[in-house]
Amino acid sequence: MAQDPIRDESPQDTLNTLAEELARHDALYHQLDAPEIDDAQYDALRRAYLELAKQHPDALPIQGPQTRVGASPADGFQKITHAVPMLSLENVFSTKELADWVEGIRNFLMELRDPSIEIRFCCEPKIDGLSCSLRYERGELTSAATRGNGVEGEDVTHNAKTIADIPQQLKGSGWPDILEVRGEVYMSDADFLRLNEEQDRLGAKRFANPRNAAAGSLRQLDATITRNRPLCFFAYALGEISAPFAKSQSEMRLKLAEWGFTLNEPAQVCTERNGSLSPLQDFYDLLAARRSDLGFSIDGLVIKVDRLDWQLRLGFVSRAPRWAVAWKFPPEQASTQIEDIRCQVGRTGRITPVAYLKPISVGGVLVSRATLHNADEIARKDIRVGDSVIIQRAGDVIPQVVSVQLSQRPANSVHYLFPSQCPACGSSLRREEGDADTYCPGGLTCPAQVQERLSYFVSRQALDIEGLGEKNIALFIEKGLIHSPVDIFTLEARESSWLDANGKTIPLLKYWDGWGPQSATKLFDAIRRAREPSFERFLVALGIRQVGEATARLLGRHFLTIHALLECLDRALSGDEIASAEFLAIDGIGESMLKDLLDFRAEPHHREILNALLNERVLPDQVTEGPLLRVKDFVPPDSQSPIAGKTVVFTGTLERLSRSEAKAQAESLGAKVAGSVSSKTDFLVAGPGAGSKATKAAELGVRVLSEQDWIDLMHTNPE
DNA sequence: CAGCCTCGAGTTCT
DNA sequence: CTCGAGGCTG
Repeated sequence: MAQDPIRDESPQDTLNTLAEELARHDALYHQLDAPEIDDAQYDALRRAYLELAKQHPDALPIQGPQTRVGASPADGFQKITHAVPMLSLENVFSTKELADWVEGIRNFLMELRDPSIEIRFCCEPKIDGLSCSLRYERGELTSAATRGNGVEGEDVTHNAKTIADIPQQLKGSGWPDILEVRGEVYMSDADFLRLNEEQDRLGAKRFANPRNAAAGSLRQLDATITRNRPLCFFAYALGEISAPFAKSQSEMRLKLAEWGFTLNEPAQVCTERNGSLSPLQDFYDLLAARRSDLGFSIDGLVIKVDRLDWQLRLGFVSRAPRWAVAWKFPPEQASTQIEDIRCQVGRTGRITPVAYLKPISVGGVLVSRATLHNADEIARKDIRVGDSVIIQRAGDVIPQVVSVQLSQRPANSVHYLFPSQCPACGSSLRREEGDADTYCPGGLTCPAQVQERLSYFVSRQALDIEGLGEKNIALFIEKGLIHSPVDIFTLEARESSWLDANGKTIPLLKYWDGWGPQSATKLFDAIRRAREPSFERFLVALGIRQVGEATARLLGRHFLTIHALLECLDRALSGDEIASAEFLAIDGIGESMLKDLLDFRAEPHHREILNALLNERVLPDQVTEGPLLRVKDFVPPDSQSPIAGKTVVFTGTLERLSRSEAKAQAESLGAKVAGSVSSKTDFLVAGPGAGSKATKAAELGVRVLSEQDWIDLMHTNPE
């Protein structure tokens, strides 16, 4: 049905007509499940539309498919900030670890310290796909986002709309006005095999495993590609909801099914009491046995506290909920040989030995290298070149050497001798007493360190200069065009007078092999954009030891400008105790970090680099809010609560709340929990057996509450 | 001073 | 993702 655009119609009319047609076929396909045209015809129609849209970008219909296709910026996806952060799960690998986790829950919720009280757990298979958050407003799908870093994900709405398992309009009734449903996008084993056959036929690259195929398919800028990929979706959790509609995980599942979602099966509610984990163990065994005939890949099971009120009270630790855990199957292992062990030099000079392996497939991915961490690790496992070793992928990602198969060791094998000289610069390596790592002292005289530092300077968490990756940094260094960070920014201005080591003229970038006018312009544009980094990125880029994203943010929040930070450092260097104290007063900065900051500032070479950058007008911004990465910061404490901003101390035996729950609850209401009573303390919550703290509170005139008073206070609504 | 939690650094492959 | 180390808490 690929009609030629009708010539005497204006492009705008044609685009409108095509857009309407596409919308109609989308609806037929997804909502009514009754397509009138096949996929090839649909594709042709879409291509005709896109082709014309490209020629007449100003004539695009406002409601046209471009809002779903090709509307994203050329360099990738739009970002979506999650209303409720998407967390990851803590893993356990044994019944022992599972028992510890259950015990932790019983300790946190006071009334569950009686082991005869049963806890119901909702258990589901853990699908190997990628998590996705779907937002429904008044029953209509409005956006879809990947997990990303948990706080900010990629907008894949246009792709989600092509997945049959994802309802565009909720069925039934009774859903809240705002409903965020979270689940897993995945590909079945059969579809994965079929897709790879198709890829072969098209001469395209095969996917290594269903997970990668699903990820690759969802992360397509062109939704017509996603539409032709057989993706599925399981719902398993909620994000933001405007009103509660269930009391338990299992009840929530039933509602979601009613509203048109597919659930992951088999799922089961398992009960634990008196320490007996056998119902959970039985379900684990059942899934392990059925693993190969489920039709999709799973890597374990997810166990959730079924009661939602308990989930709410249990809350989160770090990036994972306390109320759920992933019980993982043992990772797949494989055996291969170590062909060589070579040492890499990192930007800090740290030497990392890496095993080069005879390539082997582990968990669907070809592995050819594995880190050996350090000399002790090699000695402990007595790893030698030529050995047969067992490899597994830790957390299904990073390959690791589990053990050596000694029975297969060649007769002539010798211990691995850790190098005494840097493989890059030849300096004698150093290892401090009690330190696990070996370092090259070469610093800026070591070419490997210079290159790694420059790579770090432009890397994603630092200045994030697109198009200037490891390979191109190496290239510019090799041509002698970049020696220090500031050279990156003068690169373009110097372009017409580039000289090589022999004084011979180097041609303009666009004439280099593999480069053209487009890629050259793109690179220079990216460099220009990097002249105004955020405070945090700029500080990270400097590569001060122990100063990464979080610490940079901490310093930024306190000092606001680079100049204020440098000024305070300079004062501290000249012996000003008040300046040092200012650093140590920042929550999270201690002696050791201060020392590294001072060492950095005292080094003349670092001063030069910093001055050169500032002179070249690479100017970091004042601190702005920016994306917060800590979940703790993400969920704003309830500032309406009567205890918001107050400092509380707990003492004695609490009978209804556990210490940890009392603390977590107080913090979520905006209070600060301190360890000892001082003049800053607003409340002392004293249970039976309170001792010196109660005395001190009386002396200072601090208000003393019983546990019951405290609970009442927390449930008071301010008027 | 021990036992948390958090952070940084280095890691693999697509 | 994992490791080790720093910093805070009790």
